[in-house]
Amino acid sequence: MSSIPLSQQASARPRASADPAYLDGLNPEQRKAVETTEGPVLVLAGAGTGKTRVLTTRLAHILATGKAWPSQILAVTFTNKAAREMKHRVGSIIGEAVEGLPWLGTFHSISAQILRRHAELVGLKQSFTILDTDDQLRLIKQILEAENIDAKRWTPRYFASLVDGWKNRAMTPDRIPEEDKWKFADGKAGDLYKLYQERLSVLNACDFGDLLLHCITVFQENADVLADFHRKFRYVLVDEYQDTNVAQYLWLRLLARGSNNLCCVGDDDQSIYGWRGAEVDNILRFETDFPGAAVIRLERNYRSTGNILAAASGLITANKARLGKTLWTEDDPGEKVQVSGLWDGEAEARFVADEIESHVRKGGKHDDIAVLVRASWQMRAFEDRFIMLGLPYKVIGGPRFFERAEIRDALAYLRLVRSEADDLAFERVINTPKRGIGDTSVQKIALTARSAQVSMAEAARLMTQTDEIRGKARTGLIAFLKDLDRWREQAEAMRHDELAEVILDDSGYTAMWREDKSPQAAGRLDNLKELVRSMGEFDTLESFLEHIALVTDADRMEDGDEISIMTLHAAKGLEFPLVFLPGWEETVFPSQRSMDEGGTAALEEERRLAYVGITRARERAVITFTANRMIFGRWQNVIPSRFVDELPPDNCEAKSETGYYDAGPGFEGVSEPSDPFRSSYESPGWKRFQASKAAGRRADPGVIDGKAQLIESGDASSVGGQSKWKPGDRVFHQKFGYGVVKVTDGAKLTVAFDKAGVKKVVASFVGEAP
DNA sequence: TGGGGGCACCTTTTT
DNA sequence: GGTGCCCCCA
Repeated sequence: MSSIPLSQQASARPRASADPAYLDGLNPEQRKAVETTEGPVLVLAGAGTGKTRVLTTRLAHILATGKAWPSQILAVTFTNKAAREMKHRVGSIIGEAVEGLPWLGTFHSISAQILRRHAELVGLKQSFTILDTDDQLRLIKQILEAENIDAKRWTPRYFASLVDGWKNRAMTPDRIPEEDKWKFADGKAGDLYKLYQERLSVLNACDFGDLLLHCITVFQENADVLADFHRKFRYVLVDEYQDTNVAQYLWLRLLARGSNNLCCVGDDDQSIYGWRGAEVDNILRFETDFPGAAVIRLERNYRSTGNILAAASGLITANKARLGKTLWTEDDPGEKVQVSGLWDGEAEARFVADEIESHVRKGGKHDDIAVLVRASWQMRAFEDRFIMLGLPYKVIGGPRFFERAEIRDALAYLRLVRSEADDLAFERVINTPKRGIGDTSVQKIALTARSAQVSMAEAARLMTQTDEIRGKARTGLIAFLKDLDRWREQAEAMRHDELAEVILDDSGYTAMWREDKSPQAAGRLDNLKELVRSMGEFDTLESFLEHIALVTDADRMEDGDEISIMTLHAAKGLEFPLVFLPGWEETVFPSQRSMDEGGTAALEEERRLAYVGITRARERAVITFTANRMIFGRWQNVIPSRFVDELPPDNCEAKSETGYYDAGPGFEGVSEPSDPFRSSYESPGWKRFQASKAAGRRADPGVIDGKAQLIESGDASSVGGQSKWKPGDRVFHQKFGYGVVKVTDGAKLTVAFDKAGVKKVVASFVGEAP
């Protein structure tokens, strides 16, 4: 870091006007947001109003005017990518001197930093591990098993979501509301939560929510520690304030109380994390929470064309709960937002790919383009199509690199070598690859460990001295423990990426995948190589593990001329010249599931998501919907999203030239796919389209030959003691195809399915009378 | 102990 | 279409 004070660096630059260069080109509101540095400030920044610019300039301004050193600024973003971006942009304004903005990061990464220093205050060791969702679920499963709770009726997943909810609201086990205790296992929720926290403590681990919650505890119970941070942080900045939850709010309030120089930037119309406990209320309440707060509104949009902005604004007015603002732009109206109806998902992907090809033909680039979906399962169709046409793309989000089984296995080995007490890691790799140590043996080890109050590895060591475990399991166990010892010795002398390679080879893990003949095996081996490579970028194993615990795939976004496929959530904060918004159908978007859970509030959040989607576009937005959608392997008729109807007609153009749907004005008529030379007419969707057209039907769910009845797995075979089916009945099953009922035997039903021309009994259905 | 067949349930969205 | 669980057999 340069030793020249930043103020001098900035003022040393020759300037024509009295203002520093970084203030050039800011509009009056933006400038006010930059220069109002003292006291609480709320910046209500609509989409595309230069929010990031304001934030970075403000940071630069504070540094350049010598109000604070980089280490005295706490700046919180929602993603690591946003943090990096901000660091980079501040750097380019100010010179290189900002490498050391040590307190710029996400809520979670900053919390982890704080907690590493003060872990002992919440009963953890400095070396605590951060559990990911998978570890967390396995831990919960173990607890439920130990407590004899039926994991079928009360799923670990649901319990995890409850815990998450409590932690989002900053509730420790002793503070949860009485009624919440009855949300799980007949009133045992509170006790289980307590048990869970105790287990975490024993494992010297914490989950994601704990990072924040423990910090809050540290601040609340240790006035001296908090006072230290107050002295340290002269300025506090928060991005995406609309998405903060109660815990984050408390965390912020505790830290900002020192200087009172708190600046929050957000947009209530872009609050899309309600399901994660975000409270739009935080932003609506800001002036009450921080008396004397300056409120600055940024309403001039610099990003999108007039039509795009108008379409998004028109849509969002359907929401009741909002502060309300009027975004405006001086840009020309540009193209209207295009709305297209397609036959099915395949046609939709074909259509989008065709549009992309024509964009590129006209000189556009692939990385101008984003495909923004509601849920990750929708990505697949686009990937398939892009691969087929050789279009370069990247998926952001989706199954994450560090959550893949092979990566997690490899990491478990490393964790175990680093700390033998890591029971979760021990259980994960004890029999991967197979060492003949089955469930029974693992259970025995776990039992011994529990009663002797030692780690499982320790217990296993003890048990090799006795004859509790015999035969193959014993040999395997002894060899494994010996390996562990050796690796631990080697770890002293070796770089951690070398160590990883050694472990993966010695343990037989690499060999396991090399011998695996399944098509995914090669990819897994590649992933392991990539893991070892990326480990090399870190100085220590610790820093690497910390990194992967806190970083998501969205943060690993690389540059390159590629189309981006991502969820709407992941697209927050990004912009693209051309944006595709597929899947605008009821039940898909707005998501049925979210509406079932959250009612009107959820619907409004879905609408904000639509708003975020449209406003990502600079020049052109294309919305599509289909008539038939494959959901959970089953064809469904779907209708256009209500959001399609809510779009202001003047700014949109309905183009239903491809595919077919009859959904009112603008969408009537049947037509054929646009580009017969590129399209696969043998696709199921196309066949159904043809069949349906011939039959004069409007939309065909894939109904069968007129005689067969639809049968489902688990279909009730007897109703009121009387079988619903009789031998000889013709049936159709979505997975197995056509079939004939052979035997109805009480609760069991045997069907012979005729698949690929071969008669074969492939299933019997068991059902209960209603 | 481990593999294979047969099935149920499934999925939002992420730090 | 994919996964994870249960049950049965070698």
